[in-house]
This record gives sequence, C-alpha cells and structure tokens, in this order.
Amino acid sequence: MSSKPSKRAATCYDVARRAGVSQSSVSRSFRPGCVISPKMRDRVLSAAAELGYHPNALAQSLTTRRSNLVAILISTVTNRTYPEMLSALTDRLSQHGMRALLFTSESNLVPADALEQIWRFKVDGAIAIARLSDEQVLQFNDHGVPLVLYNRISDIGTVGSVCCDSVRGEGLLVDGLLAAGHRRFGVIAGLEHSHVGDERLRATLDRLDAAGLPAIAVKRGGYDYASGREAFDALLAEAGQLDAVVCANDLMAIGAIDAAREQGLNVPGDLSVVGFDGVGPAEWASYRLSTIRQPVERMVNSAVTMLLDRVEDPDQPAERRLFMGEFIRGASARL
Amino acid sequence: MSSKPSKRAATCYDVARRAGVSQSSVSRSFRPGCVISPKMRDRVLSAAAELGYHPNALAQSLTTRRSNLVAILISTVTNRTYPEMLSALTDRLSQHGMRALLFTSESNLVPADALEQIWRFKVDGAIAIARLSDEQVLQFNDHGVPLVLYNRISDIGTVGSVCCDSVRGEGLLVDGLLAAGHRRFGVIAGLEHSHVGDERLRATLDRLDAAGLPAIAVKRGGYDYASGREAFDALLAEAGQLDAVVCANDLMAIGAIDAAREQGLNVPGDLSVVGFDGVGPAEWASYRLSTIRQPVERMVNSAVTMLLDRVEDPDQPAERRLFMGEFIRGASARL
DNA sequence: CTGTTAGCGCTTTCAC
DNA sequence: GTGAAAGCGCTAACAG
Repeated sequence: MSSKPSKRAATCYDVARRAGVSQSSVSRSFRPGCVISPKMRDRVLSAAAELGYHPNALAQSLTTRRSNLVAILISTVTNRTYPEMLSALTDRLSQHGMRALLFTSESNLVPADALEQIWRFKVDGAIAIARLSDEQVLQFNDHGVPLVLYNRISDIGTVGSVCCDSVRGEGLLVDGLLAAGHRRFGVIAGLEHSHVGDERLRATLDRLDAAGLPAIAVKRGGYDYASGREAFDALLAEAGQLDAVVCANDLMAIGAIDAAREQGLNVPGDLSVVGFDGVGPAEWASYRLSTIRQPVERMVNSAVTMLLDRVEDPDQPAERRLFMGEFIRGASARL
Repeated sequence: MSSKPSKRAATCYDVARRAGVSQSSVSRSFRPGCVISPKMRDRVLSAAAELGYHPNALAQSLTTRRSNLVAILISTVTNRTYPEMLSALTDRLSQHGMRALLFTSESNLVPADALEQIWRFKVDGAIAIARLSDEQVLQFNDHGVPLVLYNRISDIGTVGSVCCDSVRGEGLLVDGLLAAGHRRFGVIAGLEHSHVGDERLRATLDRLDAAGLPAIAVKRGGYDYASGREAFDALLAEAGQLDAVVCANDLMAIGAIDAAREQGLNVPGDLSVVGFDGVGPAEWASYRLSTIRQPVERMVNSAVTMLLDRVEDPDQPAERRLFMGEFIRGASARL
C-alpha cells in the first residue's frame, strides 16, 4: 500500500498493459458518461488501483481544451475584510468540478504578471474581487476568458457581474436614520476608484440630499479598522457634533465606534454608526452593528453559475445581477 | 489590439511560422537561461506579441514534469479566523514562480476528493493548514508530493512543518498571569484532535500544574467568537469566580471578553483574559487583547522555502521549524 | 462495446 | 546557435 519505489507515476498505458486492454479503454473507464461495459471498467479500475493510477488532469486539459481551472483574483485587503467570500467561492467551484487558481494582490490593483499567468494556465474562466482596469478587462475578452466581477461592474467588454445593491442598501440605512430623527450626518467613504466605495458614497449622499439634509462632512478610508478610526477623528474635528456616521463598510464602522467611544461618546446614545457588509465581527456584542448583510452564499452561487454558463456558451450576453442585502437592525444606531 | 476573431489561441508553431524560424527556437526564446541569439529572440518575441501568444503552462508541465502548482489546503474556519495567512502564502508562492491551487474544506478534515484532485493535477507540492489524517499524510508520501504542515505536525512520513511555539507562547502568558498574582484559572481550549488545540491546552495545564495552581475548569470551543462566549459562560457556571481565562485563540478570547462584560465583569479589573494568534481584531480598542502574535510573514516564508527545497530535492530529511511568537501585553489582562 | 490512429502544445535529445 | 524528430499522458475520431 505504501512505499512505492518512487518511480514515475503510472500512466494510462501502464494500466492498460496491466489490465490487458487498450489504452483508450482505460481512458473511457475514467470518463463519466462513456460507453463501456461494467466488466471492462472493473478490470481497468482494479488495475488502476493496484498501480495507484490517477488520470493526469494537465494532459486531459491539453486535449479537451478545458482546464477546469478558474482564476480567482482577490486583493489582500478584501480577503482580510471579507474572508467568508473565498471559502464559499472555492467550495462552490469545486462542487461544479472546477479548481480555484488563486491570485492575490497586495495593492488594490491586479498586477500584470498575474494576468500573464492566467493566460498561460489556460483557465476556463475568472472571477475578480479586485480592481481591474478597463484595459485589463478587455484583455480577458481578447483572450477569450470569461470573466465575472464580484461587487464591481465594468462597461467594457462582455463581463458578467454580481453585486450587492448599494443604492437600496444605503437607502434602507439612511431612511432608517432619517426616520429616527438624525439630522447631522457624517460619512466615512471607501477608496476612490473603488466601485463599492463610489457607489455607496453616492447612494448615501444622494439620499441625504433628497431629504434636504446634505452630509456635513465626508472622509475616506481604506476599508480597514485603522482607517475607520482615523476617518472618524477627522470627521469629528471637521464637523463638530454629529448625529450619525454612515460608513462604507463594517470594519471602518467598527473603527469609528471605537474611536467615538474613546472620545467619550455613547453609541448609539450620542451618535449612531452604520456599516455595510454584515461580516462576522459586526455581530459581536461590543458592536452589534446596524448594517446591511450581503447574501454571500447566494451571490457566490450566482457568480459561479454565471461564469460556468459563459464557459459553456461564450456568446451569452453579459449580465448583471443585483442582490438585495439584508437589513440588520443591530444596536449601533438609534433606529 | 482587441477583438480577435476568437479563433484558437496561437501556439508556438504559429509563432514559428510567422517569425520564419523553427518551433524549437520559439520555445527557447521563452525559456530563461537558454542559448539563443538576441536577434532570434527579438524576432520571435515580436511575432509572439503580434499573435498574442502565451506559452501553454499545461503543455509545459506535461513535458517538464513540473506543474509549478502548489496545493493549499485550508479549512474554512481557519481562513475566517486567520485570513492574513492565505494572502501571505499565495503572495510568497508567486514570488517563487508557483501558483496556488486552493482547496477549502468546510469540515475541519480534508475531504478525500480534494486529495484526488491534488493527485490529478500533479502539483509540485502542498501546504496544509487543515487537519490531515495519518493515512492522508502517508498518501502524500506515496504519491511523491512534498508536504509542509502549517501549525501542525505529523510523525508519519517525511513531512516538513512550520509551527508557532505553543509551549513557550502559553508559557509567557501563564507566567505573566502568575507573576501578577492570578490564582484561579479557567481555560478555553480548542477542538480535540486539533494540533494547536491540544498543544496549547497541554502547555497551559502543565504550566499551571507546575506552579501548583491547576486549572479550575476547562471548556472546549470551535475557535470562533460564538464558541468562546459559550465556553466562557459554561466556565463561569462551573467554576464560579475566576482570576484569569486562558483561551486557545484570539477569537474565542474576544468572545469570552464580551461574555464576561455581559455578566458585569470588568476585564481586566475583575478578570484577565488572554488569547493566542495576534490576529487583526485582537488589537481593536474594545479588546486590546493580551496575546501571542504569530510571526506570519516569517512562518509563511519558511513554509514556502522548505517546500520548494523539497520539491528540488525530494530526499531532503523532514524538518520541523518552530517560531517564537511575540508577546503582546495588550490590556485584557492584569500583567 | 473495443481498439487504432492522430494529434493537443510543448521540451528534449541529437544532429548540423 | 539552430532545426528535426520523438515523446509527455491523454482524448477524439474512426473502424470494426
């Protein structure tokens, strides 16, 4: 069972010889939905087991032109901020017989050499949870690699995308705050050129404008705890007293809450803070964040299905799916 | 530049024809450290650029017997608990020209079909941050796939491992607590059969025994926030008053702190809580956890280097590297 | 249902 | 320094 002489791995020819059949029969025995007699398959399978044979997926890819590989592009900050994503995604992909080739980028932008590797590995498709330039998106088109964007969109090329509705999400939050009597609003936005950042900011500002209560001050952060704190302090310095702070994501909201408390403010007594995402820590008793929870499972399913559809039929039109987040009342805002 | 007729991707033959050279010259032009005249290379490279040619990594793997693929096995809970790991790992691997093939497992154990895929894709090596049975570890040996374990060890087969020293880490924490006068200790341990869980628990209990102050009560949790809370409540119910609670990881410590506060206890005034890992939230102002921070960067570097060494020379002896964590005083314990 | 024959896109000898 | 030929492990027609 163990300690093989460490020779080269068995090939389908070895198995064929051992089983006394043709090499194609070996191939067929391992391919689902292939015409083959049970007897033959048994013979092959037991010979294969004896030799410890496993079909070479790389060689298969070469002939079938299907690598069963999907590139996942994710920025470090996103993975740290939102770890539930990756697992769900990988899990889902493997349920569809696809493997995840992971590319992380320290910076928010995807480096060119990651793309080069993607072309080289002939992935069947890609899912991006990181910032792609227009030119990069176009490259996916040129290379014939179906691409699905997660929580971001693109007007360039034929890209699918799956997003959580920022407009309606922020709408729920802001309306709730307005209805509860908040008047002086501050905003902690995300990074510039970040889809989610821009959209959530705009949605918030628009809603406030529509209510005749424009935001008193806006600061930007980098989606992490520390930048939430800094942004909050800057906000307070600029605006003085505030009733509510609308944050582009949960981690910054948490940072803002901690910063507020250090200033002696009671949340939500003196100040309401709302976030966005519904990540794990948002539920912790110290924060009980009022936020919008993204339907991760459903969004991931959708992204994977959409991608695989386009792998099967590359001519499918681009599609954008928008998911409504769940309003979590929490306890960080007077609602 | 864009909108190719979506024909088949260019091969090295296409490039050769276009450049009017032999196909081997194309191959050589793309392989570093190959004897070739600059003139030839230029010709080839520009023909390649015109055709949008990218060497097929899968075909390369077939002939070179090197896939440049490294399997990463990680459990969902670990990724959520400790997201800094994966990014660092993938990053490091790519710096060495390796790609990460990601496998996540919902359960703590690695499913058999993940291993099957690993064999099929002929990965050059694997890094496991998930629980592997002895038998599974042996399989890596049999298949000639170098394996490095992260924060876990195995006596089976020739496996390398990189760990953060639990014994010394817990030693620092417990000694600190003892020196500060804590006498009644509770412990929130990790899962059974989890290397880190077992080791940290034993280290803690041994240290307490040695001091003549055995733990009053021990509960187990699942490394997440919720189980930390539950374990804390159970602990209190069983032990009554405690001076200190030693938790197997940060997330459970955070859960314990929140639970304690809900019971009206002041942390660290009435009760000290310590964790282990030094993950992001541990630093948050609401917790300021006293903990041991794992040197993630160094550990990851080490794991990658160790793995690649064994890829180059499979006969290298197994090696275990133990890293000392950094003692973070924090403010969740009277120290 | 099974075997035969060509490739898939590349690297690797080995001549030249 | 360059080219020709063989082969990596497999699938995909096509006969039979």
